[in-house]
Amino acid sequence: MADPYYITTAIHYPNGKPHIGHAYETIAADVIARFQRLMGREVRFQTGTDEHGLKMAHKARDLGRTPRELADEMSGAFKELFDRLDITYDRFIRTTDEDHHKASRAIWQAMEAKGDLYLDRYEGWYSVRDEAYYDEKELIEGEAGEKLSPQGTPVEWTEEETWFFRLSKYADQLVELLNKPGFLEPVSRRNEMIAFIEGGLKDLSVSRTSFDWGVKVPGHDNHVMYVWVDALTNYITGLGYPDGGEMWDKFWPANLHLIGKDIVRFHTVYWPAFLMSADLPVPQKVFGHGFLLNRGVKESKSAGNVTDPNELVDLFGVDSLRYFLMAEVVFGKDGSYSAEALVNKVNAELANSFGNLAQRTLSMIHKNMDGKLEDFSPNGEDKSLLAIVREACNVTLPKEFETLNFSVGIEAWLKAVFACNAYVDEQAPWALKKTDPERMKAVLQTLFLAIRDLAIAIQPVVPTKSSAVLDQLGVKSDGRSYADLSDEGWFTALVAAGHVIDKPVPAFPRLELPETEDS
RNA sequence: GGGCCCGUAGCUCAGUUGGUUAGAGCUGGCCGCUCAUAACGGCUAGGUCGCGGGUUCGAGUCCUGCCGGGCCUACCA
Repeated sequence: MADPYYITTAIHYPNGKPHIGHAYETIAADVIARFQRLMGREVRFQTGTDEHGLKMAHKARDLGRTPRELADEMSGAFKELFDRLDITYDRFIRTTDEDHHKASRAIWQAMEAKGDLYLDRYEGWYSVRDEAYYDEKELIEGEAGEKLSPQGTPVEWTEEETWFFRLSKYADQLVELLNKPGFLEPVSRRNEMIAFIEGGLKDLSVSRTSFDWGVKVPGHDNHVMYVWVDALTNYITGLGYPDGGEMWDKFWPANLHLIGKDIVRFHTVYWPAFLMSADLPVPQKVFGHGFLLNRGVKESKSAGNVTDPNELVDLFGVDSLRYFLMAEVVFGKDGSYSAEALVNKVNAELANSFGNLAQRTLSMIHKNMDGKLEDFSPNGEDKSLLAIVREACNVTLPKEFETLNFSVGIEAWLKAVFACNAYVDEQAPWALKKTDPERMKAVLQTLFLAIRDLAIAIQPVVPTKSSAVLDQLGVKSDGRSYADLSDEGWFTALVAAGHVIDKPVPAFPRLELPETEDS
């Protein structure tokens, strides 16, 4: 199968339960994965959890458990959530997986063989939370006079032997890479990264001796790798690195690393540098999406406004959540969400506009045509509507999804839905029923064709609901790709098969805002 | 401290390289329809385009200062 497509999400740090941001990123990746499959590409989609590091070790210690126990439980919570969200990952990777340790050691050895790793000694202030070292001068004073990092996180004095990576050696190549159109999006991030590099790169400390929860450095068992070295490596672990093989040949370099805007630097500076050092190709694109705000405010434990994605799924269903996040938020920018906004948007666009369009149409076909379809000749108005729908479904939406402009693509789709509803009103098939039954049939079946296109187009976003619609229409499960939109023969085949439309069931019932919703 | 972004109708936002009456969706109001999930369609709501200057025949769209919000980065006190 031609045209492979490899997409990854960041692997999530499971020192707590998954929050809305994890759901958002992974849903977006899944929409892309499903979209590319419908476009006929062979997709490999990987997500997972990043389980090493001092933060995990500390968290486990605080809970009186082993890091592994904590990792197992939390990673499980992530996997469970992603399964509920209908995420079609091909691999859920865990950095504690045996093959991942092997891959991490291999890339380490490749960098070492290149002469890019050297052992040195480090003394200074270290912030566990930031996983970073700070200069004495950078520190600020806390309320109680304690020393804090510039970010306000606690720091502790550390003296250790550590491995360094010759990051500065790759500065020129990295700038060149960052200037490559399409490598880093949104482009607004590009200047920041270039400025960071041109401000002078320091060699990167890439190992720790102060704890042992991580991947051991080859030949130096007292060192574990800096979490980012092993975390980033997950992207190639999942393809069989270092052994190579069919999957490796087919899918590396990745088409897209989808990540949050906060970790753009790790993915567009450190990661490419590691790969260059190991003589491996760099990823084709890194996209840093925005954050979701809860009514415009950042969620945090201290603010007590953390949303459990599972709760949203319980209340509103998976597809509603998926639709809202992809349609409401301009991809790449921060977005705001609330239960009210979700209910309003989903009810207006999915239930009232699209769902009801399908319901009223199928209901009329069921009642007035005994559910039977027949060949017909569309007139000018019918053709005009179908052209609008086809344009939105087969041209605009795919074009926008290809460039990750989901909200724009969905908007075009919605415009086509509006056109269908306006068409129903103009044609008034309920009146034609008495005056011109043949014409009524043509109108209803024109709508039938339109709904099929619309349902096919929106599948990546609302996979379960759209397939429910397509099932009711009688569209074969192997006739639902974007290529099938251009198939002119499917309706005739459906008629010939004698398909009968049953009494329809609303695919997108209206949502209700729970009473418990406060403020 | 340096660099960058944002602030457009009640809400969420579009606004190409500056050019006739500044747009969309939601909400509100009015009218129509009754097939449908009390859903649909049409009309409408008249906003100093954050504030003050400037360039220009003409600026939301360029320059500058200020206010407010955000981001990246930095060893000066």
